Amino acid sequence: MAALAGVSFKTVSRVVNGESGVSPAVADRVREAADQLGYRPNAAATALRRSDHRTATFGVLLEDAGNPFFAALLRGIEEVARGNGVAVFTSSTDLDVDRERDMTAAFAARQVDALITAPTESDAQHLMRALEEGSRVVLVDRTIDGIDVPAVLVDNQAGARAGVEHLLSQGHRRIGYIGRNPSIYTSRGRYAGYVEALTAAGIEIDPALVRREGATRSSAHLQVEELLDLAEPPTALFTAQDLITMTAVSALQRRGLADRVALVGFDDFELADLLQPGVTVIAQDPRRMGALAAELALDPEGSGVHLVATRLIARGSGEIAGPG
Amino acid sequence: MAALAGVSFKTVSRVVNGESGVSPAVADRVREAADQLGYRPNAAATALRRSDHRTATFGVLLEDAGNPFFAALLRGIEEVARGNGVAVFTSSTDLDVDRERDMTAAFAARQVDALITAPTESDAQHLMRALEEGSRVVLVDRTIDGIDVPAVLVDNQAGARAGVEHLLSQGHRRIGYIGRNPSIYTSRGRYAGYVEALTAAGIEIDPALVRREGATRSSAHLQVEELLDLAEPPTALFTAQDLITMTAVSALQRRGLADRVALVGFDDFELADLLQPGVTVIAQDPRRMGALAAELALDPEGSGVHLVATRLIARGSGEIAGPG
DNA sequence: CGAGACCTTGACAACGTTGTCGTGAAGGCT
DNA sequence: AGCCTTCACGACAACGTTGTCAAGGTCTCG
Repeated sequence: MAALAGVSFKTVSRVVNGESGVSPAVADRVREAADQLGYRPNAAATALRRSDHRTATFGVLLEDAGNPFFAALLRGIEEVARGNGVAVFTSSTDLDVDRERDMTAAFAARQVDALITAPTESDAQHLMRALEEGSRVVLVDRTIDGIDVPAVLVDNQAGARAGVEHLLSQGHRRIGYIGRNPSIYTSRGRYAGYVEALTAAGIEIDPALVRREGATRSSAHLQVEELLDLAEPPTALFTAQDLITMTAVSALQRRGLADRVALVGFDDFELADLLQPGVTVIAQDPRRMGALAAELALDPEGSGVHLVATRLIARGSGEIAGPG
Repeated sequence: MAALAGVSFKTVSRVVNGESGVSPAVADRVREAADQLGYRPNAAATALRRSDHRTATFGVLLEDAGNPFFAALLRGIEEVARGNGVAVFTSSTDLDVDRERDMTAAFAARQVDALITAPTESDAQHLMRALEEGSRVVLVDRTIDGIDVPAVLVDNQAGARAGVEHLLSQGHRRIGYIGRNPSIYTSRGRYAGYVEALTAAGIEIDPALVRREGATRSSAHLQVEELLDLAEPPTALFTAQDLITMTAVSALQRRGLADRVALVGFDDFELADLLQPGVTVIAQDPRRMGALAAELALDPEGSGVHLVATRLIARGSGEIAGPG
């Protein structure tokens, strides 16, 4: 390569990196030779040698790339990354703490410039280590204590509160809550919003109407069934995540209750408008969240907690009137 | 690190890589020191120096990680990769040929062990180069001529034929076809299956009922509308991809035709069973396809075309009787 | 007890780049 | 013309590892 252009390999490096101090004639010759041979700098060597240790690589760690929320978030990250010549490692954790740690380690060993992660647990130690090793860390969707890094979050509490208030305004008083394990950050905020809305309306929380166990689809199904089987079942449901909402729709339909029990879910999802009735949701903007996170990851000055707004999309299921 | 254990860094390398020729006592001391310091080998240096050039890294290039089909495929790849200590780069191409080439180049520059790709176009040149540079290449969902690499495909033609035959067996004769641009590999096979089924039934293809333009959701919407607006509209639709199917459901519902016009779609999708009527589909198994592709990528001997079966899932929309 | 085989360990080169510095030529100034 | 500055380029070290080889120690066996 260097030989073909008749220059030293250092000059090639200069041309490829757009450094000054190369005469236009030589630069052209080098570029020509590079094109002809299809020369590409070896990323490993570059990463190894550069003083800034930049690899133009991000690591992204999400709960599940198969979940539409995270899939959209990933797309948002990808988009910004691609625009900046950054390649993106992805991995899903499925809420498995060990897997999260392993993948954090795997990405850190590969010297990612930034780790964008939706952390599963409250332990920040593995992230601290990634920081020490020179990766930036950006939290997305979830945050944890004890680590000062930029984060892109949603005001889960306000969103959930708005959803529950929407049900209250339709005359519902017995509103069931089905969410995931409180160990999940988003789950805590959403439940707090539920409590806040009911409390503000002077309604006491009925523990029998609250289900916060499990994180799988089948467990969610069981929770919905149990709520509907109560002697005094709820007249409305607030479901705190897309998959739970879908499960609830399924259960309601199977019992022929889809147009009798009101439903508002957190997270928008595909086809929510085509179901009968359409499903009223608190929508997030995961793509924007991802893009924002990637921008924070790119910017060495990026910091702070960035809140992305939610909005209520009324489609029918949330507008079923209560007994009032 | 080496100093703490009182050995040379070469011995550390031996212990970390599990090479033989280190006494147990020394190995223990090294491991202890490594734990204490949180030592992690620098992946760039390893990749640079190893004679086999293994980076334990895959690149995955799909049309759209936000599409549930590809999202599931990616999860399948991830799973197998993680089990083998391989990290996965991902990027979506959105059918953009330039982007595909750019990302192929970006992954090749990062010395991925394998590139798993659903190629957009018929030009194999960029893949040839990746091969020359030492990456394995595995095709998934789509294949192209002029390159001999392992592939994981679906028998699109047989699947589509089965779907159209299903509609024929319900008495339909005017069956509309809405698919994507024939430049897309899967699109060609699925259309061929449609033609094959109709021809075998002695029905001539009516060009007015066939729409194969565009690849976006809004264009699909237009196609459905146009078919339904025909003086002699089809009594059944065969939609060749998940997003088109969803679009068709939406259009049919809007016109109140959902239980009058039969519908069979290629690709299963979330909530297909909860729509009214449930949507009959030709289901693929994208997760398995991804896992299989990853296994082929891992195995230096892996080769050949692997077909993954489709199956028809009847849910109602495909069982609406025709005029016959 | 000595020769040879084997085992453990370290020294050193090498991977392909970037950072630093030196060198020689060209250009500007008096 | 002579000196100083600037510019273009190359030589060389260095990044953190792996591969190769040699050195020294221990063991085996006659």
